[in-house]
Amino acid sequence: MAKDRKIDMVILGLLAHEDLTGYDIKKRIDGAISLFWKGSFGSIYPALSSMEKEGLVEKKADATGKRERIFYHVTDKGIDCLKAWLEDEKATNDLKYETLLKLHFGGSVDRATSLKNVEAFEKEIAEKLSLLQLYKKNLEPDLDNEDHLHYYLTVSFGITTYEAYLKWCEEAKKLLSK
Amino acid sequence: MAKDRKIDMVILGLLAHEDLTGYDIKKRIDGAISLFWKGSFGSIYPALSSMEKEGLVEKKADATGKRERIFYHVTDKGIDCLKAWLEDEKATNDLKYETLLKLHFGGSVDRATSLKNVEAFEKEIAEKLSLLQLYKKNLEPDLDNEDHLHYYLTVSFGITTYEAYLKWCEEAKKLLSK
DNA sequence: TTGACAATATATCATTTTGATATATAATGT
DNA sequence: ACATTATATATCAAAATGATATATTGTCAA
Repeated sequence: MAKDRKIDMVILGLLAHEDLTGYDIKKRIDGAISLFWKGSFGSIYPALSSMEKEGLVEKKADATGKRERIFYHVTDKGIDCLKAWLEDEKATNDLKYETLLKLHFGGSVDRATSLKNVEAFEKEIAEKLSLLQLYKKNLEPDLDNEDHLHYYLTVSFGITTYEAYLKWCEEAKKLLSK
Repeated sequence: MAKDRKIDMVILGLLAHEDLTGYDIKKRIDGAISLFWKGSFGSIYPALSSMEKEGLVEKKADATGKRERIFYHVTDKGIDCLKAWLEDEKATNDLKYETLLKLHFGGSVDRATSLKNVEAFEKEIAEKLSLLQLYKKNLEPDLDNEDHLHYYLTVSFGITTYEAYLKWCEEAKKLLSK
């Protein structure tokens, strides 16, 4: 199997805008990106090391000297790699929705249990949705900026789908309450 | 880290209805379940072995004798395990949408590239949606059956969200074409 | 002021999952 | 008769998760 480490693309995409430490990268992923991707320290740090060996990123000395902080900078080769990936239209889109899995097999337990599972999901989504609406409001005034336009599109994806989730929750609750 | 193998629950959920071979299980997962979960042979076969050792499933002799076929049957302990999982309302819902990742970082390339990525996504979703509508039609007449009702709910989830995806695709294409 | 707690920061590890490949038999179509 | 597809189990390297270890720095209240 050829190299197929998606976390590399996330890292390159982030480094394309600014030099970052592994810790910074994790924070970025846990922010707006968490809507459609995720990554852990256990994948980020090894990826940075291996990408450095491949010449896609380079270490930068820490100026402040306060504590250990390893900044990474993307190289020209790294940018080429990122662009090649962006221009390849094939993409794997996977969701792992444990809530739906529980619902699919819910015929074995009473409806109250399934109802509880739907309600927990609903609550989680409703909370995330209000956060997304805040993001959207911040991005909306500056859609002429090419980056902002693209961030806006992903936020708008989140809002559209989360609203659909909530609509479905209503239907599911109605059917399960009968 | 305690045992945290989600594939076990998929297998138990399927075996709760009928005895199946590993190969059968894979086919079931690739069917309706693929909408919200997936699993490979590389996880299914080892999980079956380990669950047999734990006493959650047991091997059944193959009656036909035609070729190697190992059927698995769920034990009472396995059913208890499945129910305990169903009754635990916490669930991790993760999506990994490479399309969205590409869009998020799309500010680095020209809009035609992002447009192409959206269109590829749209095509994929449109195809899956028509399949889901077929499933729905088959389930609709028999919602009094507890299992069918639950299958219907997951199919309906797929349809509602896929329709939202397509709506978003329209918006995205419009914004990127400006 | 000191003591507790949260945030910052890198790194590693066992476990799980993926996606590919190996191997072989049976069924189907041409 | 031949090729291809479907059935079936199994294994492997690579990738990802989630937890933990370790240590420093910042904050805030008793």
